[in-house]
Amino acid sequence: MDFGEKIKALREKKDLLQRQLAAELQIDTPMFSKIERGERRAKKEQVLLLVKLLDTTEEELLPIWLADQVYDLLKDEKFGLASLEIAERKLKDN
Amino acid sequence: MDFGEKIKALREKKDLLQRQLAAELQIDTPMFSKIERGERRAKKEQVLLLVKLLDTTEEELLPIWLADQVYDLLKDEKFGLASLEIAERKLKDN
DNA sequence: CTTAATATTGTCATTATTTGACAAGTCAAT
DNA sequence: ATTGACTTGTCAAATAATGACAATATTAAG
Repeated sequence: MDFGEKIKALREKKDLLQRQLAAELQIDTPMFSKIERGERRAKKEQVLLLVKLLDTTEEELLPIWLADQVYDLLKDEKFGLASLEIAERKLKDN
Repeated sequence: MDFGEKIKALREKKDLLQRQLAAELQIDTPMFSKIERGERRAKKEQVLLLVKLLDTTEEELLPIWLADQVYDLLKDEKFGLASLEIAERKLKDN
Protein backbone atom coordinates (compact mmCIF):
# COMPACT_ATOMS: atom_id res chain seq x y z
CA MET A 1 0.00 0.00 0.00
CA ASP A 2 1.42 3.33 -1.03
CA PHE A 3 0.97 6.69 0.59
CA GLY A 4 -2.03 7.71 -1.50
CA GLU A 5 -3.91 4.52 -0.81
CA LYS A 6 -3.11 4.87 2.86
CA ILE A 7 -4.51 8.34 3.30
CA LYS A 8 -7.53 7.46 1.21
CA ALA A 9 -8.27 4.52 3.48
CA LEU A 10 -7.83 6.63 6.59
CA ARG A 11 -9.94 9.44 5.12
CA GLU A 12 -12.80 7.11 4.29
CA LYS A 13 -12.62 5.45 7.66
CA LYS A 14 -13.26 8.88 9.18
CA ASP A 15 -15.95 9.73 6.62
CA LEU A 16 -14.14 12.80 5.43
CA LEU A 17 -14.33 14.35 1.98
CA GLN A 18 -11.34 15.27 -0.12
CA ARG A 19 -12.47 18.85 -0.04
CA GLN A 20 -12.43 18.93 3.75
CA LEU A 21 -8.87 17.71 4.02
CA ALA A 22 -7.83 19.86 1.09
CA ALA A 23 -9.16 22.92 2.87
CA GLU A 24 -7.13 22.06 5.97
CA LEU A 25 -4.01 21.66 3.87
CA GLN A 26 -4.83 24.89 2.06
CA ILE A 27 -4.78 23.33 -1.37
CA ASP A 28 -7.68 22.72 -3.72
CA THR A 29 -9.54 19.46 -4.16
CA PRO A 30 -7.96 18.50 -7.49
CA MET A 31 -4.57 18.79 -5.87
CA PHE A 32 -5.61 16.56 -3.01
CA SER A 33 -7.07 14.08 -5.44
CA LYS A 34 -3.75 13.91 -7.23
CA ILE A 35 -1.90 13.30 -4.01
CA GLU A 36 -4.26 10.46 -3.16
CA ARG A 37 -3.69 8.85 -6.50
CA GLY A 38 0.07 9.34 -6.36
CA GLU A 39 0.10 11.70 -9.29
CA ARG A 40 1.55 14.41 -7.07
CA ARG A 41 3.61 14.12 -3.95
CA ALA A 42 2.61 15.63 -0.63
CA LYS A 43 5.11 17.89 1.03
CA LYS A 44 6.44 16.83 4.41
CA GLU A 45 4.62 19.67 6.08
CA GLN A 46 1.38 18.34 4.56
CA VAL A 47 2.12 14.81 5.71
CA LEU A 48 2.56 16.03 9.26
CA LEU A 49 -0.73 17.85 9.07
CA LEU A 50 -2.41 14.72 7.76
CA VAL A 51 -1.10 12.78 10.72
CA LYS A 52 -3.21 14.99 12.95
CA LEU A 53 -6.21 15.32 10.68
CA LEU A 54 -6.45 11.58 10.19
CA ASP A 55 -5.76 10.67 13.81
CA THR A 56 -2.75 8.59 13.04
CA THR A 57 0.96 8.75 13.86
CA GLU A 58 4.09 9.88 12.11
CA GLU A 59 5.29 6.33 12.29
CA GLU A 60 2.28 5.29 10.29
CA LEU A 61 2.62 7.86 7.51
CA LEU A 62 6.20 9.05 7.19
CA PRO A 63 7.89 5.74 6.34
CA ILE A 64 5.40 4.96 3.62
CA TRP A 65 5.70 8.50 2.25
CA LEU A 66 9.49 8.25 2.18
CA ALA A 67 9.35 4.78 0.69
CA ASP A 68 7.33 6.14 -2.22
CA GLN A 69 10.12 8.56 -2.96
CA VAL A 70 12.80 5.93 -2.75
CA TYR A 71 10.75 3.67 -4.95
CA ASP A 72 10.27 6.42 -7.55
CA LEU A 73 13.98 6.96 -7.62
CA LEU A 74 14.82 3.29 -8.17
CA LYS A 75 11.86 1.69 -9.89
CA ASP A 76 13.36 1.78 -13.39
CA GLU A 77 16.92 1.20 -12.31
CA LYS A 78 18.73 -1.98 -13.09
CA PHE A 79 20.79 -1.61 -9.95
CA GLY A 80 18.01 -0.41 -7.71
CA LEU A 81 18.25 -3.19 -5.18
CA ALA A 82 22.02 -3.09 -5.12
CA SER A 83 21.93 0.61 -4.36
CA LEU A 84 19.51 0.03 -1.51
CA GLU A 85 22.00 -2.25 0.15
CA ILE A 86 24.68 0.41 -0.08
CA ALA A 87 22.40 3.13 1.19
CA GLU A 88 21.31 0.95 4.07
CA ARG A 89 24.89 0.42 5.19
CA LYS A 90 25.60 4.14 5.08
CA LEU A 91 22.46 4.90 7.05
CA LYS A 92 23.34 2.36 9.71
CA ASP A 93 26.85 3.78 10.06
CA ASN A 94 26.00 7.25 11.20
CA MET B 1 32.98 5.21 -0.30
CA ASP B 2 30.62 7.57 -2.02
CA PHE B 3 30.38 8.42 -5.69
CA GLY B 4 32.74 11.38 -5.54
CA GLU B 5 35.44 9.46 -3.76
CA LYS B 6 35.04 6.63 -6.21
CA ILE B 7 35.54 8.66 -9.36
CA LYS B 8 38.39 10.52 -7.76
CA ALA B 9 40.13 7.24 -7.00
CA LEU B 10 39.57 5.96 -10.53
CA ARG B 11 40.68 9.25 -12.02
CA GLU B 12 43.92 9.25 -10.07
CA LYS B 13 44.58 5.63 -10.90
CA LYS B 14 44.50 6.64 -14.54
CA ASP B 15 46.56 9.79 -13.93
CA LEU B 16 43.91 12.04 -15.34
CA LEU B 17 43.30 15.65 -14.41
CA GLN B 18 39.93 17.06 -13.42
CA ARG B 19 40.12 19.39 -16.39
CA GLN B 20 40.51 16.49 -18.82
CA LEU B 21 37.43 14.69 -17.59
CA ALA B 22 35.52 17.95 -17.27
CA ALA B 23 36.23 18.69 -20.92
CA GLU B 24 34.88 15.27 -21.95
CA LEU B 25 31.73 15.86 -19.91
CA GLN B 26 31.47 19.36 -21.37
CA ILE B 27 31.42 21.08 -18.02
CA ASP B 28 34.05 23.27 -16.45
CA THR B 29 36.64 22.19 -13.92
CA PRO B 30 34.96 23.80 -10.91
CA MET B 31 31.83 21.86 -11.71
CA PHE B 32 33.76 18.62 -11.90
CA SER B 33 35.51 19.43 -8.66
CA LYS B 34 32.15 19.87 -6.98
CA ILE B 35 30.91 16.55 -8.28
CA GLU B 36 34.00 14.84 -6.91
CA ARG B 37 33.45 16.37 -3.50
CA GLY B 38 29.77 15.55 -3.50
CA GLU B 39 28.76 19.20 -3.49
CA ARG B 40 26.92 18.68 -6.77
CA ARG B 41 25.42 15.56 -8.24
CA ALA B 42 26.41 14.14 -11.61
CA LYS B 43 23.62 13.54 -14.07
CA LYS B 44 23.03 9.98 -15.18
CA GLU B 45 24.25 10.79 -18.65
CA GLN B 46 27.49 12.01 -17.10
CA VAL B 47 27.83 8.90 -14.98
CA LEU B 48 27.52 6.74 -18.08
CA LEU B 49 30.19 8.79 -19.81
CA LEU B 50 32.45 8.41 -16.79
CA VAL B 51 32.04 4.65 -16.98
CA LYS B 52 33.76 4.76 -20.35
CA LEU B 53 36.28 7.47 -19.57
CA LEU B 54 37.42 5.74 -16.41
CA ASP B 55 37.45 2.24 -17.88
CA THR B 56 34.98 0.87 -15.43
CA THR B 57 31.50 -0.63 -15.55
CA GLU B 58 27.98 0.58 -14.94
CA GLU B 59 27.77 -1.92 -12.15
CA GLU B 60 30.68 -0.23 -10.49
CA LEU B 61 29.35 3.32 -10.69
CA LEU B 62 25.57 3.35 -10.95
CA PRO B 63 24.72 1.65 -7.66
CA ILE B 64 26.97 3.94 -5.68
CA TRP B 65 25.60 6.98 -7.50
CA LEU B 66 22.03 5.92 -6.78
CA ALA B 67 22.87 5.09 -3.20
CA ASP B 68 24.10 8.64 -2.69
CA GLN B 69 20.71 9.91 -3.73
CA VAL B 70 18.84 7.52 -1.49
CA TYR B 71 21.12 8.45 1.36
CA ASP B 72 20.55 12.17 0.80
CA LEU B 73 16.84 11.56 0.90
CA LEU B 74 16.90 9.65 4.17
CA LYS B 75 19.93 10.80 6.11
CA ASP B 76 18.04 13.16 8.41
CA GLU B 77 14.90 11.09 8.64
CA LYS B 78 13.89 9.36 11.81
CA PHE B 79 12.21 6.63 9.79
CA GLY B 80 14.86 6.31 7.13
CA LEU B 81 15.66 2.68 7.74
CA ALA B 82 12.02 1.72 8.07
CA SER B 83 11.25 3.32 4.73
CA LEU B 84 14.10 1.40 3.11
CA GLU B 85 12.50 -1.85 4.15
CA ILE B 86 9.22 -0.82 2.58
CA ALA B 87 10.86 0.37 -0.61
CA GLU B 88 12.82 -2.85 -0.86
CA ARG B 89 9.67 -4.92 -0.71
CA LYS B 90 8.02 -2.86 -3.41
CA LEU B 91 11.09 -3.13 -5.62
CA LYS B 92 11.22 -6.87 -5.22
CA ASP B 93 7.56 -7.23 -6.10
CA ASN B 94 7.62 -5.90 -9.61
C1' DC C 1 -33.73 10.35 -15.97
C1' DT C 2 -32.06 14.53 -13.89
C1' DT C 3 -29.88 16.85 -10.54
C1' DA C 4 -26.39 17.61 -7.16
C1' DA C 5 -22.29 16.34 -4.92
C1' DT C 6 -17.82 14.28 -5.24
C1' DA C 7 -13.81 13.26 -7.52
C1' DT C 8 -10.70 13.43 -11.68
C1' DT C 9 -8.27 15.31 -15.80
C1' DG C 10 -5.83 18.71 -18.42
C1' DT C 11 -3.53 23.00 -18.80
C1' DC C 12 -1.14 26.86 -17.38
C1' DA C 13 1.39 30.11 -14.23
C1' DT C 14 4.33 30.44 -10.34
C1' DT C 15 7.81 28.97 -7.45
C1' DA C 16 11.68 26.19 -5.97
C1' DT C 17 15.53 23.48 -7.07
C1' DT C 18 19.30 22.12 -9.95
C1' DT C 19 22.76 22.89 -13.15
C1' DG C 20 26.32 25.42 -15.05
C1' DA C 21 29.58 29.39 -16.05
C1' DC C 22 32.52 32.71 -14.42
C1' DA C 23 35.69 35.23 -11.34
C1' DA C 24 38.48 34.84 -7.66
C1' DG C 25 40.78 32.25 -4.42
C1' DT C 26 43.96 28.51 -2.12
C1' DC C 27 47.65 25.23 -2.15
C1' DA C 28 51.79 22.85 -3.64
C1' DA C 29 55.84 22.47 -6.29
C1' DT C 30 59.12 24.58 -8.31
C1' DA D 1 57.34 34.75 -7.48
C1' DT D 2 55.22 31.78 -11.07
C1' DT D 3 52.83 28.02 -12.70
C1' DG D 4 49.45 24.27 -12.56
C1' DA D 5 45.78 21.88 -10.18
C1' DC D 6 42.04 22.34 -7.64
C1' DT D 7 38.41 24.87 -4.71
C1' DT D 8 35.06 28.49 -3.28
C1' DG D 9 31.48 31.85 -3.95
C1' DT D 10 28.07 33.99 -6.67
C1' DC D 11 24.91 34.53 -10.24
C1' DA D 12 22.06 33.26 -14.42
C1' DA D 13 19.78 29.73 -17.05
C1' DA D 14 17.44 25.49 -17.28
C1' DT D 15 14.50 22.14 -15.22
C1' DA D 16 11.26 20.23 -12.09
C1' DA D 17 7.66 20.66 -8.56
C1' DT D 18 3.66 22.91 -6.86
C1' DG D 19 -0.68 24.90 -7.13
C1' DA D 20 -4.93 27.20 -9.21
C1' DC D 21 -8.40 27.04 -12.47
C1' DA D 22 -11.66 25.25 -15.92
C1' DA D 23 -13.69 21.38 -17.63
C1' DT D 24 -15.00 16.66 -17.39
C1' DA D 25 -16.36 12.38 -15.42
C1' DT D 26 -18.47 9.48 -11.81
C1' DT D 27 -21.58 8.48 -8.19
C1' DA D 28 -25.71 8.91 -5.36
C1' DA D 29 -30.47 10.69 -4.58
C1' DG D 30 -34.73 12.01 -5.59
